[in-house]
Parts: sequence; structure tokens; C-alpha cells
Amino acid sequence: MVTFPETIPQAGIEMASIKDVAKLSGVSVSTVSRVINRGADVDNRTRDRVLAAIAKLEYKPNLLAKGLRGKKGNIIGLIVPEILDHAFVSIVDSTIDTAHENGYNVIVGSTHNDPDLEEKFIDDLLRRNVNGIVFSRVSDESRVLKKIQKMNVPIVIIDRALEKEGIPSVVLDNYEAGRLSAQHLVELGHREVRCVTGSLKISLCRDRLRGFKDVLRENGLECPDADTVEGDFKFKSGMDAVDRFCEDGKRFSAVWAQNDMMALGIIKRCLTKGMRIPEEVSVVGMDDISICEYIAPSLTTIHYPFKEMCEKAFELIVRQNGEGGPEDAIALLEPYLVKRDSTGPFGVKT
Amino acid sequence: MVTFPETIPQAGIEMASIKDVAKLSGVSVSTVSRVINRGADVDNRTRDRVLAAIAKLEYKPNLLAKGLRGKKGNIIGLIVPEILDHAFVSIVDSTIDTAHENGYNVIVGSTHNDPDLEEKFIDDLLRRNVNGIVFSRVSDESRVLKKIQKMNVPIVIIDRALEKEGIPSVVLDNYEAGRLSAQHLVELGHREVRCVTGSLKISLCRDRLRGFKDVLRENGLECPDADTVEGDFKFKSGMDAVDRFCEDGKRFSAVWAQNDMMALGIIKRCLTKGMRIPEEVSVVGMDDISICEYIAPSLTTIHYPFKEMCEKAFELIVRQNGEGGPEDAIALLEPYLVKRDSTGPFGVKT
DNA sequence: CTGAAAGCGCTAACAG
DNA sequence: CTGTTAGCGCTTTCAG
Repeated sequence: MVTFPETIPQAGIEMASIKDVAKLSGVSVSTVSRVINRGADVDNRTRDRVLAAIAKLEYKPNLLAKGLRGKKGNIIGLIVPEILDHAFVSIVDSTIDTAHENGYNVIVGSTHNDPDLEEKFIDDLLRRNVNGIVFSRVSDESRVLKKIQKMNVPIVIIDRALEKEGIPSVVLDNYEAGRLSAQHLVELGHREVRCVTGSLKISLCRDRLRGFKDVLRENGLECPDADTVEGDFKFKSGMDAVDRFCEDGKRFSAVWAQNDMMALGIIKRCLTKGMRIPEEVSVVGMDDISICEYIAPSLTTIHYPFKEMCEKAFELIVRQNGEGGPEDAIALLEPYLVKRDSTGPFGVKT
Repeated sequence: MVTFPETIPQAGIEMASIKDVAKLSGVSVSTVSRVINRGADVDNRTRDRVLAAIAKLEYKPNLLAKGLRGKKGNIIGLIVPEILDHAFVSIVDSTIDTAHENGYNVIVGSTHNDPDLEEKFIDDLLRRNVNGIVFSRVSDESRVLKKIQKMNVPIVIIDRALEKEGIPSVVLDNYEAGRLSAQHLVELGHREVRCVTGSLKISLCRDRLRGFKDVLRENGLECPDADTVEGDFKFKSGMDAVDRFCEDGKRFSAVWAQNDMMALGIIKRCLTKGMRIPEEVSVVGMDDISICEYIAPSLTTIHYPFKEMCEKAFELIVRQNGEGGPEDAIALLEPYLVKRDSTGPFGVKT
């Protein structure tokens, strides 16, 4: 339902341009440009006049003109597969905040894992002379990345390192994440431990699993492949995993899911089946998305430092914008455990 | 930890410009521009040559130049108070998708409810010749809105109508939302019904409450002010509300929270206190954020049509971009109930 | 210290 | 149908 009560004629005032400022202060545009940009090399008296005119006209340099001329749009492009994904929204948020603090705007695009959308979006960014592109979760297919690099546009991959490509990346120490979760569970006395992974085609999932198993082994526990279910990072695959674990008849007292969404699925399914958490089953997640605190029981998880990640990514972009062309760099960030209510000592049934 | 394995010298290939295309196809830039934009008025043979050159060079018009020249940056600005807020992320997502489908990019900014950030961000958008601004949750203070309108930049307010200002808006039928939730509860046989509102300074919260109470009255039920707790849309205020309700000694069997976050707080607190949901207490939320499905029990709620809202907002922007200047319009969208597991019939204790 | 001039890449009259 | 010209708003030599 759309209604149009009335039409209001608009003033349509134009924004002041550098010309207007020049005219009002009685100098040339280049002088105005000087006081805006370097401030130096300008007589104090004329500068004051210009500044006064700028204030009076509320002049703000047009960013398109500036970007066109300077070849840099003062924009950061951010590409994520899915904004609604609880992990990515943290990236969006942090990137925007970091960029704003540094005087950049950010254009956000979500590819929905569609390579065509992805490429279209990248083209748009390139056509806007972006200062850099922050790329979250690329398909391993790296054609588009090559394109970006060829255009000499700084790029940073977040969350997934493409070392062989020599592309600057910010990644989590995924092996350590796996270790942390196993350690927590082992310390609580659990011996029948399960793991729900993301797709094992993704190297970070394999890394996490490796860390997890290593700790179990170091503690004399086994973790046969049968104790592992491969999920897809989605809620439902967590639910399904519980069914799988129950099927095989063997008991289990603890599960680690390689992301929080699956952990939520696990919790929901367990509760539905009448299993108590953490009294009968301890559950650990991974990512530390905001929901963790909102459910009952709240979810013990491995914190993924999204904010630091985005700050680092931004730093790498800026660094590439400086002289010397792009640097090849990989920043490795460390996860840590956040203990909440979904985990408890083995065998304590209150 | 940052390491720099090696430095790779870059090619730094420039993007092809319209000049390059003109040169390669042996025509003038204006002809190239013609084939790109209107296609008409160009001889078929020359058009083909131009097209070939465009393909060969992978030419894509620079968006900054285009925007500078045409006074329109082909960009939509989106302003939300907090991206991490589960309701707003839906707005971000839908706006971006809608904009992309129509060939626009979107610059997202979150104000964190800081008026200075808000103004700074708006200035940035204006300086980029945005085609329009989608504004979610403005402070009632409308100075900035005036500014935008003065610049003749289309604007649409999402989620909160400022009718007196004559600014195009897309709003929910909040009164109806209140009615729906009460109706659902009444139909389930509940008579001791409570409500946790958002800040009653916000008109939409008052509207929702009015609808809620009207239905109760129509059904011969009372809803004294004491049965209502004013929250702040945050998780914790939902938890606190339960404590308040328990304090006064009167029984209650159902609660409506004016947003899902507070409903989650209610559920968590109830479960912690050992109250069963929905057997002892039915809980209805509002917004239908994604978490609703992920908790146990899943949350019955009033669906807020974010996607339709954003589509409508976009439509209003585009319409204003057309001739005739801005139109004053208010679009009203309808909510609906989504029944899940947090509500059940009164008195049925399984 | 300051102004004039050129040009970033594109579009839009205006001639031809 | 096509090329020339001018200019969007800004920065940056280059003179002076």
C-alpha cells in the first residue's frame, strides 16, 4: 500500500564546489586545493580567508572528483559470501568500523557463493577505483583474484590463506583452535569425544581437526574417523550429527563442532532427545557469534577474533597502498576459549 | 604476527578507458559513449567495431567519472544504528541484494547511535553523489534529514515514519503486530498475559502495545499497566522482565516481547528458573530474526517483512530519482504470525 | 606564495 | 550518423 499525500516542491540546493570557495575568498581554485590538502605553502592570511569561505559555504570536497583525479576512490570493497551468516556479519561490522575510523567508506557485497555475482561485484569495485578489497572466503578458484592483482589493486584475503598465490591474507591459527577445544574437553575428564567438522575440502577444517585429534592422542585417547562427522557449517548438519552419533550405539559425553551454528544444532537436537547439557553431553562451538550468550545453556566456544582480523586486513590494504607496491604477507591470529555453560566435568549428573 | 615472505613486483596494468576503445575502433569517444549508453543513432557497422574493441579491451566505464559527470554515483547509501543488531542485519542484507539486482552498489554505515558519526557518514554519502539514502531508525532529531532533503537527495526512512516531516517512509503496521500477538495468545486460552515493550518514547512501541491491549480488552481481559514492563529491546531487559513479573506474586502464563532479543531473554530466564516453555509459560517474540529457529524451544514470533520493506524503500528511492522531484509517500507493510514451539495452549502441562 | 592550464574518464549539446 | 567541444570537481605541474 503506497499513498502519496502531497508533493512537496524541493529547493534543490547544489553543494558548494571548490570554485564557489575560490570565488568567495577571492583566490584561485588551486590555492583552495592547497589549503585543503597540504595546508603548507600558503600565506596565513589567505589561508584564513579560504578557511572562512569553506566554513561559510559548508564546503566538502566532492569524493568522486577527488577519486577520479587521484585514482583512489577512498573506498574499501568488502566481499562476503553471505551477510546473514552470523560469522560474516561480524566481519562486515568490524571492517566498516575500522574503515570509518580511518576515513574510508566501504561498499559491501554478498556473493551468495555465485561466481558470476562475485565477478560482477569485483568489476564494480575496480571501476570505482577502490583503495583495496577485503575478500572473505574466496572460492579456491582464483581467477578473479588474479584479475584484481593485475589491476594493481590491493587485496587481502580474510579467513582463508592462499599461500601459493602469494596473496596477503589474515588467517586464524586453526590448528590451535582444534587443540584448545580438545584440551578443554580433556581437562573436564571427557574420554568419549566427538567432532563435527565443516567440509573437509576446506583446509581450515582439516587443520582444526588435526589439532583436535593431536591433543586427544597426546592424552592417550583415540579418535577414530567414525567419531567424526563431516557437516557443512549449517545448523541442520549439527542436528543430523547427533543422530549419527546416537546411531552407532557407542556412548559419548562431549562434542566439538567446528562452528557455532552446528553446535547450536547439536544442542537443540540433544535437548529435544531429552539429553541434558552439560550434565550428559558437553558441547563446544567455534567462532563465538553473539547467539552463544543468548541460548540456554549458553555455549562454550572458541573465540574467533573477527575484529582484530579486520583491523589487520585493513592495515595490510593501507600498507599496499603506500609506496613499494603490494607486499606479500600473512598475518596469523590466535583463538582462545570462552567458557560458558554448555560444558561441564564428565560424570557429574546433578 | 606478520611475516613478509617475499615481495612480488606487480604488473600494474591500467584499466582500459573510453579513449582506448575509441582509438582501437577508430572512432571518437562520443561514439563509443553512444554505443554504451543508448545504442541508437549509431551505424551498425561502427557499433560492431566498437563493441569488438570493448570486448577485446574488457572495457568497463569508470563509475567515478560517470558519477561525477552525471551527478549520480549509482550508489545507495544505507545507514543503520548497529549492524550487529539482528534486526538490522536483515535490512543490510536485503538492501544490498535489491540494490545489486538493479545495478547499484551500496555503501553501508553504522552510526552506533552517535549523532556525530551519523552526520559524518551522511556528508560522505552526499559527497559521493549517491542516488539515495536509506535510513533506518533515525533519531527523532531530524536536522540531518533536512540537510539531505535540501541537497535534493532522495531519502527513505525505514521502520519509523516521520510523517510530520513529509519524508518518504516504509513502516510496519505496528498496531496490527500487537493485535496478532495478543490474538494468538488469547486463542490459546491464556488469560494472564504480560507484555515487555521497547522504550515507550518510541511511537512504534506504543502502537504495538495499543494493538496488544485492544485485543485483550475486546476479549474481556484486563491488562493493567503493572502487567507491562518497559524494556529497551535488549536481551538483558527480557531477563529482567521475568524477574519483575515473578516479583508481584500474580501468576502469568504468557508473555509477548516487542522484539525477539527480549523474548530470548525471557526464555532463558524462565528456563533458568525452572519454568517450562511452553507448558508453563508461552512466549511470543517479534521480528522473526534467524535465531528464532535455532533455540530450544524455537520461538513463536511476529514476522517483520524486512525484505519487502527494503524493496519498497528502494522503489521509493528510484521513484524520487525520476522526474518530478521527491514524492511524499508512506508505505505500510503487514506483519504476520509465525507459530513455532514457544507457545502452547493454556493449562496443558505435559 | 599564488594563478593558469591541463587532465582524470565520461556525457551531452552542438555542428556538420 | 559522427566528431568536436565543453565541463562535471578536483589535483598537480609549471610559471611567475
